[in-house]
Amino acid sequence: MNELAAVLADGAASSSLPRKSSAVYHALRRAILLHRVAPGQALLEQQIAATMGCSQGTVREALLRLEQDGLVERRGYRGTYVSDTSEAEAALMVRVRIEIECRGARLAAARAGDADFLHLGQILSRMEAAETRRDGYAMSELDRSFHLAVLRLAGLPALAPILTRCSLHVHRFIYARGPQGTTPDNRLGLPSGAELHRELLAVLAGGDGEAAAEAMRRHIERVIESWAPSLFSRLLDGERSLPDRG
Amino acid sequence: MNELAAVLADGAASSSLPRKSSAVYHALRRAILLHRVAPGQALLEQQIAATMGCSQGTVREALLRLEQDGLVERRGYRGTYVSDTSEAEAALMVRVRIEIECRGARLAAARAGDADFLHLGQILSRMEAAETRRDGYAMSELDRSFHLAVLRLAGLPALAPILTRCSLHVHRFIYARGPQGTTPDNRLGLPSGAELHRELLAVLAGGDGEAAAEAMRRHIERVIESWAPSLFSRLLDGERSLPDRG
DNA sequence: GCCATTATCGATATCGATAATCGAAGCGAT
DNA sequence: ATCGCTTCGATTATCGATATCGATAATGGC
Repeated sequence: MNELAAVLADGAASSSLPRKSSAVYHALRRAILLHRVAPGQALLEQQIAATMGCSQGTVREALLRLEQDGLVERRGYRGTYVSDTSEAEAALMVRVRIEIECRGARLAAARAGDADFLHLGQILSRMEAAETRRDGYAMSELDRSFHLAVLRLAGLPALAPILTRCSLHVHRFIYARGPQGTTPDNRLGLPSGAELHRELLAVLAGGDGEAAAEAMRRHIERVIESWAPSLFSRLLDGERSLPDRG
Repeated sequence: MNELAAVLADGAASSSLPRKSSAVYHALRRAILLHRVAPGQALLEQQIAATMGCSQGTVREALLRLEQDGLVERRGYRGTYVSDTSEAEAALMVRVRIEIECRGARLAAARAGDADFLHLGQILSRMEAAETRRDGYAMSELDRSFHLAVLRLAGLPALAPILTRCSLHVHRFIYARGPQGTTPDNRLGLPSGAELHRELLAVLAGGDGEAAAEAMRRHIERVIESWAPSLFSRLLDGERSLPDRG
């Protein structure tokens, strides 16, 4: 499909990663997150290999990583298909994010040093640059990087892939069905950019674990509330209906 | 390493799956879960390929799946290594499981039909058979299958890989450091087998969503409490220290 | 003796070709 | 017209060989 070829070439231009499979992975991930390819669409290994100028096995590795991220679904011998999103799943993933990231923020605030916070600040600098040039996709990537970096500081590496998966799903859902058709390129006016993250980083650097966890929770909720109000309201519904400890 | 070869041959005997990469995957997963290979140990693609009688690329696919499960860590060009577990991560993963599975149980109770509950019952029948023949590993596999099947009934497929990952990590942690060195083969005396699952299934089949969520929470907590008391107490600590909604 | 450079080695990453598998189209018998 | 069987096209799965990478040991100049 020529359309897919153009989309992939677009994504590949920006990523000059050493491993070819990574280049394919990032190009496909970008195309899926930006809804350049629709849920249900087939991603054929050979076709992508021809488009990206690599071998089928290399594409396969990229597709396996995308499956790990929950962005595609592989059906043996029958093809790989872009997966779908649902609000119910997105809401639950936000709850998982809060569970993981609040704990992560508490530990990170207690454990991290100046060099670590400097690194987080650098991510936010790049996010500000992306905001200036109105590059919404880069902002979303840097948002994921920032939250992942905080979790890494907490010393919980096994949770990182789960956070990645939830972040990707939630971002993709928001891009698909945010307010007035929010897309990565038109959501820049919302109060969800680098500034909110700067505030969060300040609390983290303060070193108070409880405050950090609370700030992380409010951060996530504010972003969800502004980007996807219906998702946010569903989030609150669930909060009430979970059974308390007996 | 001949030891590894023997371990893999042991695991491969029981799995006659159509895809070779699946056979390799299950053999390796079994070896890791049973701690037949220690955290930090290298898993070399070529060596495993020779052991399992397949090609390097086939082993690679299995290793990529294991990485997705969080059981191994791949370092580009330098090898694949068995990952480690920590109590902090295991505790957080239990919390994630509760978050996901309580919601899943509520939805499953509301949505599932007789045929679905029959299928769950079949899983438990196999679990009882495994308990009779004292096959602890099969029991742990069927436990994961059961919980995963409940989540599938809830219609939240995107959460399934997260649950899988958390279940595997928690199981592995428990096998490594449970009470008096609990292993899959000596924990059979604990009240954690098919009987507890039968009780849970009865509540699910009752159709009351709230009751199902509550039962699922108690089920998970009871199992953790009996298998890994220190993990359970850490779980309660965390429960208190998370900030409430402002 | 020490540092930068280079050769070597173990291992993964990639490739091109072949085999295995699935689903649908074709086809004949009833 | 329909059912069951076969064939076929499309796609993944697997293989064996080669290219590439990163760390370490060897080398040479100073």
